[in-house]
Amino acid sequence: MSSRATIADVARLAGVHPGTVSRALNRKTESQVNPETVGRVRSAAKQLGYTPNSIARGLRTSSSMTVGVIIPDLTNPIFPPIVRGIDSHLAPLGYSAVVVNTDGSDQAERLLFESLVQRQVDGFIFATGHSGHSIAGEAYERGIRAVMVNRDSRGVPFPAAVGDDAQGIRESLHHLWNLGHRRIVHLAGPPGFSTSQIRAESFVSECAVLGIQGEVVQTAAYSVEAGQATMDLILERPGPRPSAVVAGNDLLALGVYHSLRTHGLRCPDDVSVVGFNDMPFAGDFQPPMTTVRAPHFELGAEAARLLVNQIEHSILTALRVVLPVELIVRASTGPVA
Amino acid sequence: MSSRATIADVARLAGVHPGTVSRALNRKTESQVNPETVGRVRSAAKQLGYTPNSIARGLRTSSSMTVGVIIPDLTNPIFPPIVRGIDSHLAPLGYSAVVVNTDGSDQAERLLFESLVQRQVDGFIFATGHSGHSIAGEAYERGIRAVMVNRDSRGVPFPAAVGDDAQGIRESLHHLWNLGHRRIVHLAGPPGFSTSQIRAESFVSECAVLGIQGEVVQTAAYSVEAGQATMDLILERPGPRPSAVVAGNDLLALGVYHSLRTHGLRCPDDVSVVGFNDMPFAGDFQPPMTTVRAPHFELGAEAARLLVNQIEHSILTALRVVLPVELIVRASTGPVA
DNA sequence: ATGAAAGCGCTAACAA
DNA sequence: TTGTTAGCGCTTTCAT
Repeated sequence: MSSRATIADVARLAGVHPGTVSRALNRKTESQVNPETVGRVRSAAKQLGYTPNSIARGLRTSSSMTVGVIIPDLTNPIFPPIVRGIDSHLAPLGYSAVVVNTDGSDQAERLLFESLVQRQVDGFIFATGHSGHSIAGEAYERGIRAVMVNRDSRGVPFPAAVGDDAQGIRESLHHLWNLGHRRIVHLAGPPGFSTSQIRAESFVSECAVLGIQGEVVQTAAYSVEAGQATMDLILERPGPRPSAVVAGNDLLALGVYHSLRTHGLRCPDDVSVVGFNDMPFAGDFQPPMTTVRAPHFELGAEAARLLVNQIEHSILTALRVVLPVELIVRASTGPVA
Repeated sequence: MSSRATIADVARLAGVHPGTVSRALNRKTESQVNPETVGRVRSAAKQLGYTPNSIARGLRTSSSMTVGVIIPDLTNPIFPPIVRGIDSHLAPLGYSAVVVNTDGSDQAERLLFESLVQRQVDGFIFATGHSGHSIAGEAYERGIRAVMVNRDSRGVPFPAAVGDDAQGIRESLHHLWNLGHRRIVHLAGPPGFSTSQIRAESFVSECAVLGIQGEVVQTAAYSVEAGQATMDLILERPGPRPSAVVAGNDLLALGVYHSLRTHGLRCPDDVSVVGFNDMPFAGDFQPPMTTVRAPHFELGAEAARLLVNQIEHSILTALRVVLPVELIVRASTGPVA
């Protein structure tokens, strides 16, 4: 395992002092050393196959060039694009990301957070924000640098990169309104998440604007199962059924598909459905899903940028970067029957 | 940022020598120190909120408790489960995974590999194996510990955890045979990957056994686009068309869906399709996809186990762990017309 | 422009 | 059982 040649070996071969080698090999200090010496050091390094030991450097500089990325679950399809977006910004700067999954457990998150602190990560990107998110608050008090991505934690003053949830819901509603829908239910995500809250709030206010008879029904989780269970309830209760549902995200929308199917109802003929996120392959579902595309990759990249600004320049660029979203109309929405 | 109290602070507070603190706080050496002292050290540590600096420890022990995971692309839906499987085995042991994406570029892979070596990772898990995989060969020669997951690199003697590709193809073919299909084409993955090769080979040999008129057509990539383009070619050439296609993976199968649709053909009425992997949401496609489920999570966990055995005990447990797969019959396959 | 020397925080071999 | 000492490989201040 590992790089064998050390800076001392290079120094010996180049006939200079180790300190000089260090200076010659670092961009920032290279100018302090004679160009000719730099050349000698470089070729000695190449000859020995020298590569710096970043652990040793990290100990000395107390920076690990590593950031911790805390997400609920990598197998939720919105996270891979976010993670890749993060990485796309970090990698060229020499940072690595260590991503860990909490599976929604605060306790797991706390453990993972502490273990990453021990590893001297230079900062955190949290995709786990929610209203009682004490870990973020704690991080802030300890002076640890961090940013939120996708969701934010109410009351925690870290910068955040989020999608324009309100706009997405507004566009969904306009689309549905144009198709003639006037009785619509919103399957809201579980409480405590900024995404759930903002989407539900803008659903309510936009329904009022458009004169739509809107109803908000809470789900227990952002999952297919929760979407199906909740929709089952809606379909099995007495009274007229909605002609359309605006789901809190694509997983919930998929659950709605399932529920509709088991009730012998067809989408969009009987009920139109709009999702949120435009997760990968949403266009391959049955029917292809009309949904709001959130720019997950860019959200990740933006979050990384915000974090690096904090780490390297102690700059808190913007408290909240809101990226635009776009309604993708496919086949799960149609004119009201 | 970061843990402020050092081992020296704890030593001072507990009235002992730093060396003793180190021993008291490490499981393996704890027995060498007086239980009463251990208690004193522990409470001093707690009082100061001491957490060990793992960079310093890493420098001293020349181990980073980190492993590098090299994959093509996290947004390919088979990788998140693999990564989570890896993590499920690693995390309890105190290891972290750093995952990087090559996007299929050998050059990118080499760069990422070197940067992880610099970071003193204790080993690698490669999900990027292919026939000319020089990086793995190089790693082996440098004495770097590694394992392959999902695919292996022909000729590189690292252990590998893979699915039983041959079994999967055999089951697909039996299923199709039972439905009456006798003219079947296999959309093979691109050359150079063990998965492509093994699947194609067992397709050919099993067709011979069953008396099926089988044909192998190569694709350019494991992607939806490549699947669609290749199927377009097949449908547009003269002569009878196959009644079924066995796709090299689910992405290719999805491409086949698209091609069928643009040609006004229906699945499974006109052409049956079988995928491979059972990627997330394969059951929600139109039609729900019949496919071979590969145990990706377990593959990841197994790979991690193999790697840790090498790292901690220099044991090369098994050269090749082959995990069973299972045909999941859904609605993309039906009786021949 | 370069050398000398100290030290980041920890562990481990040796001594007592 | 505990203290002493040295040093992992690097950067950086201070001299020169």
